[in-house]
Amino acid sequence: MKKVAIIDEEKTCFLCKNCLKEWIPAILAHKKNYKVKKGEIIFKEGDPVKGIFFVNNGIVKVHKRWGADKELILRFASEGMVFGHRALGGDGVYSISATAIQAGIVSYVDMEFFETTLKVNTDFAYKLLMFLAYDLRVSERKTRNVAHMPVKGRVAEALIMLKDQFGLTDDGYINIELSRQDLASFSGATYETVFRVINELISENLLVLSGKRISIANFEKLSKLTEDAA
Amino acid sequence: MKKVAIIDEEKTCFLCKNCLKEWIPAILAHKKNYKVKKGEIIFKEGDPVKGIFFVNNGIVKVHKRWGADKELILRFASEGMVFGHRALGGDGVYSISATAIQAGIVSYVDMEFFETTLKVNTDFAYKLLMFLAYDLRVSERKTRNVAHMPVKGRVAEALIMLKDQFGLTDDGYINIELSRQDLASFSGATYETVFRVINELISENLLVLSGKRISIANFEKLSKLTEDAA
DNA sequence: ATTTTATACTGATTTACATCATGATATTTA
DNA sequence: TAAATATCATGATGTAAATCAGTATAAAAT
Repeated sequence: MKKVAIIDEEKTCFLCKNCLKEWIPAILAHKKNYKVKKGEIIFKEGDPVKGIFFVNNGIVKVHKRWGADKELILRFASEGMVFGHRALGGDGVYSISATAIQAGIVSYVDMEFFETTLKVNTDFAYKLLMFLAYDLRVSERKTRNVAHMPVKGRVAEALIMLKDQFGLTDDGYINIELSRQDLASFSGATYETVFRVINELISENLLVLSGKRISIANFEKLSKLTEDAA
Repeated sequence: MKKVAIIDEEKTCFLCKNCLKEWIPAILAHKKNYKVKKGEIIFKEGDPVKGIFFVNNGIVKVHKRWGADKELILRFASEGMVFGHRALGGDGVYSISATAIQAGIVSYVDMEFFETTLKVNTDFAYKLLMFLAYDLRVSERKTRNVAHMPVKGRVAEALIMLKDQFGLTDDGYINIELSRQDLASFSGATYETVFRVINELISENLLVLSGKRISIANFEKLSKLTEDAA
């Protein structure tokens, strides 16, 4: 990670936008910005906690591994989003890994400063609390899905989530460049199974492909796959 | 749920213990206490949010279902713990269900009062923030486990978590009366599979049974099952 | 006390999904 | 621009865990 300067920092910075304006100089004094390239690891699970990170631009995957070669992507952090905040009040090591999947710029402030920020900016703390409660709802839904929902439904849900977070290109494709392996890891399944499921969804006219890009052709039906029967 | 009065309320109440003492009269004025019996449903996923709940005594399971008959237990709330807090900043319906598995007394305050409490008691909000971050780490670990860890490891981890939360009886058994079905739902597997796995663990001398009660005979080896090879 | 209902137990069978194997395209690096 | 390395594609095979199908036992309700 290479240190860089950002222009117009107050406008793009997650902390600046959500804290008291009197606190901004303190933020700018503590914040460090880094350029990350595609595939670059920002931190790994087990690493000592440096601080809390923010995405200025680019996309970061938050993931957790099992064994040598099994990983699960928990979420994607994109422009304006925070990551690494699960380390709050923890045991001093990251419980998850963070890896850039699109080159960009990330910032971080050390844990101590972040904790002070929370104590000084009670409104920000309140907002973060709401955000964590939301994160928890998403996480618990995912746990339930991986436990009981078939892969087809999980892939459908993954695609809908990606569409919601990254939107569509002009020609209607989900606006993220994601490897099939990452889509599989995000769905909690293997590459091969996800590959087959996508083919099924295409032959059922729920999806359309254009190279790696995916377009949702029938949102209604795709969405129905994420609902249970009961 | 039958409304009841609790004696010595300030001593046992989660809110009273964590808020400004000046705020305690407000809490007592808003808090409602209910007696729940074993098996009683406190709220179901999809129900409109009433408020945030606390366990005075007894045990409450927090769970989420899929289809007609598949459920996953996310956590157990016991004495002094909060539940229903995932509803914070949500869409007004519970994302999870809460059911008493041991009779006891639960309290609740309505959402509006809870939100005011958070704004007035910034220390409490900070503590809750740390708690939510912890919840998130646990939840994401569970997601990873269900996705990649074999059932044997998940059962081992479930038993260790139960031991940590509920402790041991005098004769060394995990101090919770839990149906096999609930243990299975907590492990994210079926009754039959968990049953077989437990038998395996017994024949490997990692567990000892006494009726429904379970004792961990070899913590080291059991713990090893929850670690990955890499 | 006796019917009803829930929980526990266990073998046989099925299946969804992972794993393995192998070739074809891309994409990156030298 | 060639060599090396990812990513993509697809069939064949294996297996962990779910489902199914019963009996047994315990707890609740009448």
